[in-house]
Formats: sequence, structure tokens, C-alpha cells
Amino acid sequence: MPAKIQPEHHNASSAGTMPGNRARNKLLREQQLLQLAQNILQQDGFAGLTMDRLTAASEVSKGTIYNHFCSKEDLITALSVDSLQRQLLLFHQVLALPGHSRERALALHYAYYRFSTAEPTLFLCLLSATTAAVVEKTSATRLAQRQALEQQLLSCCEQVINQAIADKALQLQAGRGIDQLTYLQWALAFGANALYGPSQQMGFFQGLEQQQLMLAGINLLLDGLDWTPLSGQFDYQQSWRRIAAALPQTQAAQ
Amino acid sequence: MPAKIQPEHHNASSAGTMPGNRARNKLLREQQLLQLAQNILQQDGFAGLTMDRLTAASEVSKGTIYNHFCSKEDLITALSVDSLQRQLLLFHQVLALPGHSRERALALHYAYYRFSTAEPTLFLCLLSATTAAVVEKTSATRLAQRQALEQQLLSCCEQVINQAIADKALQLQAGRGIDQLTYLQWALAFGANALYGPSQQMGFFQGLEQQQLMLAGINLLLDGLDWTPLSGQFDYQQSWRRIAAALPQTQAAQ
DNA sequence: TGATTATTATGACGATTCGTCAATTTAATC
DNA sequence: GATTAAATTGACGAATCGTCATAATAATCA
Repeated sequence: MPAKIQPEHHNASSAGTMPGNRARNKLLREQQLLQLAQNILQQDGFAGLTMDRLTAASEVSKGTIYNHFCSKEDLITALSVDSLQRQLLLFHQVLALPGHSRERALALHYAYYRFSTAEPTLFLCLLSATTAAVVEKTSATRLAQRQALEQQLLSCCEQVINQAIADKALQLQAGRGIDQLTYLQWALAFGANALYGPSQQMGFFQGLEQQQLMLAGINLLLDGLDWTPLSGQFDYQQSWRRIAAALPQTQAAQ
Repeated sequence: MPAKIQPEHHNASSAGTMPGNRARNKLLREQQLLQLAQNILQQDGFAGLTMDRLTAASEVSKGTIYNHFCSKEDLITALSVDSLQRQLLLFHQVLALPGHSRERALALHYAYYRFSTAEPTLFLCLLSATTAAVVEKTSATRLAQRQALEQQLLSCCEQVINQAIADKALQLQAGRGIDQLTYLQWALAFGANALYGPSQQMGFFQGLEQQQLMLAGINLLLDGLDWTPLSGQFDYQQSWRRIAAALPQTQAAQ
């Protein structure tokens, strides 16, 4: 198959001298459409999300919707981009909190956890958006958007690790890079959230109190890295609660 | 929605006194159909897997196929059951190898890793099969099959932990149960494999050598649990290689 | 302002795929 | 060999995706 390129559906940025009115409206409507799509998704799940249904819910026609999203998959990716933006916002919020480097790492874990539980639907969206079937039918610009956001999220993580090294709270062993540390932590966070989280994935771990467990896992990992202060010397439960309290509370995702 | 129950499509086990010929044939054909479905999946991805296509590839008609799988989603779940069986087989194989308890835990991690890389398509299947959209349209018997297999996999993990406790290689801290240890390890393994693994999920961690990294992560976690011998006192790279060599080699995924 | 051109919106339509079911073939039983 | 039970078939209806000729709207120019 000769890798059919998805049409671009000229977004705001392109043709230079638009009087600006059109472009603004277009962006606005795109936001509205995404919001409608999310409502449908939360109400009736993935199976319920239909282009015709979205058309009915909106005030425009199907053709117009296809002017914004070149396929249903492109819409999914657009939702995932939206999710990543929220996630990044959370990251920035918790990074603005005071605390030493390891507390900030913990804060990122908390933000990730918070997002996955507060917005289980969007978390699922992020997963599906990485599927080959979806990627293949997504426009190049949107894929680029997602990649850029992923990069920014990673930057947040690396920034914390760099701070830890600068503060001498953490020492990199030979052959172990910042990217590896990021990877391991991300894997643990992702796995823990995905396994427990939305739509009772992997139904077998249900009775456990996830927050305590995640904190324990993070502590094991970071203690293993000798990231000071170690969990024996510091009350990270307290930190966790403080971070939780500092974030604008959501209505406890069910 | 009043939770529509999926029809059962009387499998082998049901009505007692069948002359056995029919039932055997039915099971056989089911295996063949699953194999065909896997071929299609590996060749053309999820988008390519169509009931009509499967019909064409097989030598029976669509109606007959729907006699085996009450929906496309039921087929997906059937594939995931198949995957879990293979995974369980791998677990049993590595558990038959010699070694102390921590090496056996490592062996399970290796088996999981091996499966996810050798059969990326099936690994994906396992993921999608946990999706609400799929579960809702899957027959009850097949769901039960999957649950039973999951339970068996968990048993393997718990068995290793129990052995470790019996051998005094590991001591459970207060308030930390075997299920929690299993959960943490599973989360790390799942996350690491899903992030890196099939269909370049989460494309941002590409350049790393996954095996070294996984081993490092596992060691951090198990060292944190004080599971002896600690990674400083034992060459787990050696163990990893030995386990890898002991498994019947697959033709390096892709 | 009125005429011309470029852009955007519309929804009927073709194509694809899922799942069903009345009719038929095949196997089991008497 | 006749009768009954079970399994198979493939044409069909329904749902959904994505397209495109036509219509409406906005921008530009005389």
C-alpha cells in the first residue's frame, strides 16, 4: 500500500492573508465540536461516537465537520491532542508548587494519576490515538501537533530530573541517561493507571486502593535510584496529600 | 440500556450427549478460523480484519462463522483468549527452569516481554479486548474463559512470591499484600511493553534498548522490596540471557 | 453600492461492513 | 428408507463512513 497521505484540510495557520474573521470562527467551532464529541463519548462510549451523531448534535452539516476532521480517526486524534493539552496544563500547575526535586517528580506522577481518573474517557482516547489504525487515517498536521505536545510533556519530566541532578539529590549512574529514567517512571505510571483505571481494564486488580499503591511503587523506584530524600527520611504521603489539595478539585471521577 | 446479554452459540461443552463427532469438528474449525483471523490481522492490521474477509479466507459461509463468534468483538476476545493461552504456556515454560525465587520472577518478566515483542498483534488484541466496546459485545462464556486464564496467570506470579517468602528471600512489610506486589510488577511490565512495544505506541521512547531498560526497572523495583539476592550481589544480566536462551527462539519479531 | 469571484456549507448518495434469517443441505434417529 | 434435528448458506436490511455536485455565503473589485 503506497502510504496514502491524508489531505490537509487547510487549518487556520495556512493561507496568509485571511481577514482573520473566518479563521477565528473556524477555531472556535472546532473547539465546540470537540466538546460535543466528548459529551457523546462520555455518554455513550466509543461505540456511540458517530459522525452522523456528531452532526446531529452540532448545528452544522456533515460536510462541514469533514472540513475540520478528515476522518473519524482524525477526530479521535484531535481529542487526544486536547487531552494532552489538559495534561500539560496539569503538569505546569503542579510544577508551580513548592518542594524539592523528588516532591516535584511525585507531583508529576500525581498529575498523571489525577488526569487518568478524572477523565477516563480522554485517557482511553490517548490510548486509541496511538493505534496504527488511527494514526494511518490522521492528518499530518494533527500528528505533528500531538508530537509537539508529547515533547513538551517529556520536557517537564526531564526538567525535574535535571533539577535533581543540579541539586545533588540524584546522581546518574554510568550508562543511564535522563531519557531512561523518564521512560521507567512513565512506564510505571502508565501501567498502573491503565491497569487499574478506565473501563476496568484488566479487571483483576480491583480491590486495591490505587493511590497508596502508586505511591509505594514510585517510592520503590525512586529509592532504588537513590533520589534523596529517601522515602524513609521524608513523609511523601504528606506531600501527596498536599499536592492533591493544591490542585483544583474535580468531582471525584465516580 | 438494559444490558443485552449476548447469545451463547452453544459451544462444545453444552448439550451432553452429542456423538462427539460434531463437537470435535466444531472445535477444530474454530481453531482454524482463529488462525486465519490472525493471519489477516498480521497482514493488514485491525482495519483489515473484516468478517467478510474472514469468510472469504475460510471455506465456510458467513452464517457459519457467526455460529462460532456472535460478533466481531467476540472474535477479538477469542483471539485474546488464544493469546492468554500462549502467554500461560510461556509462563509455565520459564517456571520450569531452575533458579532461585527472584530469578523466577525475572523469568516471568522475560516471558511477558518475549510475548509482547514476538506477537505484537496479539498483544494489541489483549489490549482491545479489555475495551468496554468489545466486552459489551462478547459472549458470557468467552468472557469467563478469559477471566479464568487471567486468574491462572496471576497464580503463577503469586506462586513465585509465595516461594520467595517461604525461602526467606522476601519479607512482606505490614499492610503490603501479595496482590500489591503482583500489581506493581505487572504495572511496570505492562507499561514498559506497551509504551515501547507494538505499533510504536507512544512514539517518543524509541532509541532505547528496551531489554536493558526493563531489566534495570525490574531490579530497581525488586531491590526496593529487599528481595534477595539484591542486584548488587548477583548477575541478573546473566540470568536474563540464560532464560532467553532456554526459551524456544522465535524468528525475531518483524 | 452592485457585480464578480472565492470560499464554505449542505445533505443526498455510493460504498462498505455488520449481523440476520428463511430456505436448504447435511447429519442423526427411528 | 422416512422422519426429525441441526447446521449451513448467501441474499438482504440497517448502520456508518466519506464524497461531491449544488447552493449559500463572504470577500473583492468596479
